[in-house]
Amino acid sequence: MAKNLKLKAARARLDLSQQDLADMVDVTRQTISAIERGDYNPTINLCRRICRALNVTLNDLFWEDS
Amino acid sequence: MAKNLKLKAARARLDLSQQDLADMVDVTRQTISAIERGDYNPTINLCRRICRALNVTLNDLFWEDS
DNA sequence: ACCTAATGTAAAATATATCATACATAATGA
DNA sequence: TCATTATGTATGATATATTTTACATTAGGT
Repeated sequence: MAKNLKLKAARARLDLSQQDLADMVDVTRQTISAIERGDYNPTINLCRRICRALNVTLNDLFWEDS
Repeated sequence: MAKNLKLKAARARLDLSQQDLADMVDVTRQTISAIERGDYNPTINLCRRICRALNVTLNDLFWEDS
């Protein structure tokens, strides 16, 4: 899986560190890092939690570029 | 996790059985069943494959009702 | 330059998603 | 009605997602 730059940008837009976001969605900072780098294939529930925390939808962060 | 009726409906719209869809996305029929029933928390990659097979987006099947 | 914060990365342990197999129940069409 | 198809469900095995811990590197601010 490729780097998820949309996730990184959405996080940056809210000026959150990976640790901040990790705390918000109840995972480790390393997990957020691994998702952004494309190293992890996260579950849908985690993806949803991330989207809610960042005020975006699944399509914004995890669907194909339009 | 609750039943995913949107997934079931999208599948029905194309007149596909769970087995048909399972074959298309390379999982077992039981996995599709479990996802529809809300018993499984699928990975984002599988969710994407399902959406592509059914010609819908992630938001259509896995995001909150709008 | 320097120090701290932020991020990357690895590896073993742990948790959880999925498979394989089997059986049960419901639905459908002739 | 009956036979077949479709779906539900369970359980142990297997595969994979995540955590934990530690260290390395990069980034940013003073």
